[in-house]
Amino acid sequence: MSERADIQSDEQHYDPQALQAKWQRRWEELQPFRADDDPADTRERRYVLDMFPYPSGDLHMGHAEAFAIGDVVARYWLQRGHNVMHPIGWDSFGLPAENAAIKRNAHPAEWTYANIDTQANSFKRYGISFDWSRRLHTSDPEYYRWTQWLFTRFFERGLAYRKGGLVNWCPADQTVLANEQVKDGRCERCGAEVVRRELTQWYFKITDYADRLLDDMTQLEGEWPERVLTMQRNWIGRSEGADVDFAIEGRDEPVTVYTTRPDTLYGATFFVVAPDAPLAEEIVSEEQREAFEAYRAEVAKLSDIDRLSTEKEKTGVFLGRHAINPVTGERMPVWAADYVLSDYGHGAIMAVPAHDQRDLDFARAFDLPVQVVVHTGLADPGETGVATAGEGTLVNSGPLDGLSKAEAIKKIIEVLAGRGTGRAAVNFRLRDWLLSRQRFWGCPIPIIHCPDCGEVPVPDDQLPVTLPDMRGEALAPKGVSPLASADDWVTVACPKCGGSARRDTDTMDTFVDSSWYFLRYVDPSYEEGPFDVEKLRLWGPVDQYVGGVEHAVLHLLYARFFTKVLHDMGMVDFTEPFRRLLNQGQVINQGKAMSKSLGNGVDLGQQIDAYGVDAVRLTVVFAGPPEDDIDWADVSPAASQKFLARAFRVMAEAGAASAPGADVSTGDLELRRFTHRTVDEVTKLAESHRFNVAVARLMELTSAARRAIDAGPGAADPAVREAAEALAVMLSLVAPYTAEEGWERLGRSASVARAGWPVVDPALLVQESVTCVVQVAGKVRDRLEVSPEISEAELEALALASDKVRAFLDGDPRKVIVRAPKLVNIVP
RNA sequence: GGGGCCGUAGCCCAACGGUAGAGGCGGCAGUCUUAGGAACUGUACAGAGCGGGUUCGAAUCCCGUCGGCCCCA
Repeated sequence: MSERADIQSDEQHYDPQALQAKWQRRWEELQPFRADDDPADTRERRYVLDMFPYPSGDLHMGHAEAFAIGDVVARYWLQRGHNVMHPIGWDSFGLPAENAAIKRNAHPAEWTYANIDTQANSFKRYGISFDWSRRLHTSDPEYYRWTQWLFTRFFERGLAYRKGGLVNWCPADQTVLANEQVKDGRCERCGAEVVRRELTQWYFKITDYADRLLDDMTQLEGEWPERVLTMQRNWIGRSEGADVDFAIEGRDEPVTVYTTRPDTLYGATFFVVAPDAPLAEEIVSEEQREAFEAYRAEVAKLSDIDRLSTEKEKTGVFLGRHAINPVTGERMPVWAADYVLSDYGHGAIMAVPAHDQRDLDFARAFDLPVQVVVHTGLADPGETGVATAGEGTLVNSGPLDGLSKAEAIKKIIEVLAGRGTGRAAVNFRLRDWLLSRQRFWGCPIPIIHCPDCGEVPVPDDQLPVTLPDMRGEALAPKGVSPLASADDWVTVACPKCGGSARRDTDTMDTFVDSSWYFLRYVDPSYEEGPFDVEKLRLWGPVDQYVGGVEHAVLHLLYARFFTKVLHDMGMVDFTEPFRRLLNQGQVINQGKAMSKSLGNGVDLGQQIDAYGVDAVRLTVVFAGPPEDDIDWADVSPAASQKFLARAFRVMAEAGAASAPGADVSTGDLELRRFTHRTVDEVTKLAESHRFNVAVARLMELTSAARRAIDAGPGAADPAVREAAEALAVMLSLVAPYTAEEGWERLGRSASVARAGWPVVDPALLVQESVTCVVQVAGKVRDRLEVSPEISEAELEALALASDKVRAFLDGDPRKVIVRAPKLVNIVP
């Protein structure tokens, strides 16, 4: 025992580390967080889910925040009497394991599963209320068997297909990337600048679901952060316009372009093709071929960032051909220019320099004509160099003259449709999801390439296609999948014809694994399918999802897509996987993201060693609103620990002075009022996720109980017990160890996690009197203690009778605003 | 370039259009202590980034502006 013994009794000494050891053991015995699958359990079911972690070493401060917040929700619902499922698993395929394996000459699984063990132990220490019986790992064959099964179902439905084309290639990771994994032209994972490569790859046809992904967001309105919905809308990028067919001189088939501004067709003065589009290659004239090839080679070196930069000077080359404007009949020169991307629309655009800035910049650079067709009242773009993209009246446009933009769009589509050279069209920014990866540590694509039968899915009874045993140098990136060199594994009999065939050697994007994991938690050992459809009916969809905003257009979009496909397959009842979403902020330090190079990292394990789990959890919850970033330099885990010690002493002293079951109605009324008011407020705050404010209320309750013990009715008063018990239950959401020990000291049986939320007595919320503010011209001049039931007339009379108020009035007031019972404002 | 969010004490953060401060950190003072901690008690510090407007009344609503962050281009 420390020297403190003489000041603080042993009984009341707060020793977080000892509590942690004790209660971890007890929770193992009690299993308070098992979710009940029994349909006869009539409690309301709630499914709380944290985005599962990638096992990259031990848990860090970011996990500490995310999981502490998710745990508040899960524990709150449990206290409210719900049947809560709060599972945990690991997103355990992925590149870092492979890189570690190469470095250590080991198998990626060794590193992966060692890290999972470390994280699992840390989670247990961290006291998160997981139902450990539902644990899963996406790299287990029992799991990825079903990822493969889903892939083959997608394949059968035409939702997984292979195509050639230009793809994003990360030169550092030596693999292709999906569009979603390219941020500002860089690899979202490693930051390397992405280049374009021509490759044949597997895709999921997420574009088939573009409309539904957009429309179903109405279900999420108000339940998901608005900015995530906005990001998804932007990403999907639905626009309405028209497809217009342009004849190209010397080409049989017309070329279709998509435009959002068909009304400006009369102002289209030239035609631009993406230099890397097959069309450019096809139509370039012999005289211009050499110049074109040189230009295309130049452009190939550029990243999309460079290509789209508005700073960059416009470049391009004339293709020696002309397109015919379908309405004016004029010949429009066809150019290749890098500001047009091959994957936008059809890889070609009609250029309307007067009303599109990029077209205008290009026209001015190459001295192409500018034809104004919308009169906006602004100066001529040909003179100013500023395109006029806004509303206006159509001019120089034949039948469109005099119409507004909206009218003209409608009219021109009718005209084009009548002639069969155009039609209304919807365009999406969203591209199909490229899922092949040229890496080892992922889910093998269950396809066999047969020279006779083509792409043959591996039959269900042969799943899973397990990874061959490869390690160390064999995994080093070579630009093709390491699996390609595992000859024995690759060579296989075709399931259809029995002839010699080869396995697909790519693995799936790990975002495929995580697109359905939340469904498997209902029964991770289920062997009849990817998930138990009946159990999912009980639990799905996820009621509260918690995770970082960085997945706004990645995981969240993919998981929504998978859910819709599974809905169409009749396997899930719902169309949206996550009812509510909470994005927690980042934990930073000294204004910057923690990083090794800055040397500003904060180690979670060290924080826990120094202050205890509860203090760390309390700190992250109390630091601010859940979605705000926490700067560790601004917060004080030491102060959290002090508060917990105070709260603990209140519970211990109340427990020592009284036994459970006393008649609370005889307790100190003032404290009882305070307790019930606090419970009422904390309830509302928990419901609305204002956990930081809820913690502040618990601090107040602790102080109130302390005052009652020291300078009020004393520790034995039933009101003190009532306050201490309410404190233990509410505190258990954030500081489970302290709450559990306090609850035990109060003579109650474990676990406090299932004690039940305190019941508010409405009679105790009614106040005897309230302070009424009396303002004169909006300035506070007096305060009156009045009954909450006071009438407006009474209150007005009282206010006007006040001497302090009269001093600011001469004569009768012009107006008196009464908001009984809290405020009177007198306008002199 | 377009759109969104946010600017409240030294700091982190609260506050149905109604008393600017709930809570915490850090100050300061005191009780206790040989002292330092710890514990406890008390206390100071902002008129809301800036400028307009609406209103009896604006941190809160509207417009503009500055600064920070994010998304799309």
